[in-house]
Amino acid sequence: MARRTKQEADETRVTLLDAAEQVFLERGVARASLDEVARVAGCTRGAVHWHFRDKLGLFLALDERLLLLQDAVCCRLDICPDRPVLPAMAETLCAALEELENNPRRRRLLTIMLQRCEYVAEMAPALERRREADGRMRARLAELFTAAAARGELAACWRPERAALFLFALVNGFLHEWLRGDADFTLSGEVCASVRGFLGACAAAPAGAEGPPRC
Amino acid sequence: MARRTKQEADETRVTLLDAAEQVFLERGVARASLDEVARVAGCTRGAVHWHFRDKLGLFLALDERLLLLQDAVCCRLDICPDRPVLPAMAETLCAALEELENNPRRRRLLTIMLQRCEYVAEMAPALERRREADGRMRARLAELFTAAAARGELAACWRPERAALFLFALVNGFLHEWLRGDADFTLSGEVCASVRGFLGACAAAPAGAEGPPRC
DNA sequence: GTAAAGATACCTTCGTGTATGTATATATAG
DNA sequence: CTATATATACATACACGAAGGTATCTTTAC
Repeated sequence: MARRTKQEADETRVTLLDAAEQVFLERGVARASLDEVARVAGCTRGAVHWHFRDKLGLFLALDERLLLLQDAVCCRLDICPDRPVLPAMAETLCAALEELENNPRRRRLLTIMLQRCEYVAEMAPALERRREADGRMRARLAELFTAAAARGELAACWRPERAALFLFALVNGFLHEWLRGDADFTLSGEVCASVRGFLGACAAAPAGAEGPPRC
Repeated sequence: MARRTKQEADETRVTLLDAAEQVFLERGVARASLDEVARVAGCTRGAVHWHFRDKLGLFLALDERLLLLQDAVCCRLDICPDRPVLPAMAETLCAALEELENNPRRRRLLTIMLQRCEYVAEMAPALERRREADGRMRARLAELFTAAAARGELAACWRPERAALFLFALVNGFLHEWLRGDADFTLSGEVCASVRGFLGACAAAPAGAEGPPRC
């Protein structure tokens, strides 16, 4: 009813977020009603409005769940002095893809953000956060490619920013297709193979028989 | 006013579609009201409901506009007996990308379908059509890669279906990023270069020094 | 006691569906 | 060639529910 302990209140908040995750996924963000979110969470709209300002606030709180996970991947993309950069990068990315494949919550969150949300004017704050998160990811990838280039581990025909953009678009394209639900491929299979393939292909050839831009 | 001539009625229909294109883009499909669509078109909801069953009907009619354009590209992806397949493919795709870049209507339509629409249960027919259209495109690409392989124009490490999926994901990933609006790249520039680069890279090497799966 | 944590109630706004009104184009009969 | 009938192409009006915001209770921890 009311004034549970602080801990119970936090649990209510989590329950509401879980419910929002489910309802947003099923109905889409725009069509979802706060009342249904509340009912699924086993409480009323009063609780929703207590914990979150409005629907956008609820959505942004959900978005943070995903951002934390995404930035965690970003942090794991680091440079190990004694290992070649690109293969390490491939392993980190593939590990993240496998984690996504096996973590239903993560998949649901990504589905909501990419396919259950119309990024119009009222959702501007959400769009901005997505933009920044993707910007950070691309920047991180570019840093790694730059480091690889500095070490002579990147084929000369690839400029680091280009390679980062290429890889980013490739993975995102796969993700969009995969999230649609009836994909005839898996993240741990075809997608990881493609990522490894690309990073292998744009690695500097040991012997330098460089033809026209083959990559 | 009523019972205009058949031609005038058709013009009204087109005007409504144009209005829907604008309103859906601005407000998103879910939040858009049929009344606003009608007002933008300079008529009332009566006209909307006369020409289209409901909002989904209107949306599907809009979708057809894009499908026609998309399938046109599909058709242009054909096999010319006296030219290598992959370079021809690259040119067709790049031409389509440039057309998209220079055709605002096309861009608006694609933005609506990819970023202003929540594909939930009620939108199932729309989702199905998107799926089929994308399926046709992927199948067409796969056919071309298969033909290239049969002619010995595809590097052995690439299976045709894999190559088609890779290319499809790559382009779609670029498109999603580009449609978001603040892209730091262009379709005619970086994206076309990437498409050409990939198709060049997976072409069979003239001399057969095939190492580990470098592609 | 008081403030946190929600429940309940009320109001308002908006959007849709449908029903009905209406004027005109077009077909058809004579 | 008219006159009439009918289907077409909308406009208008109404009823209805859904959803959100806000204000006001209620309970309970501290």
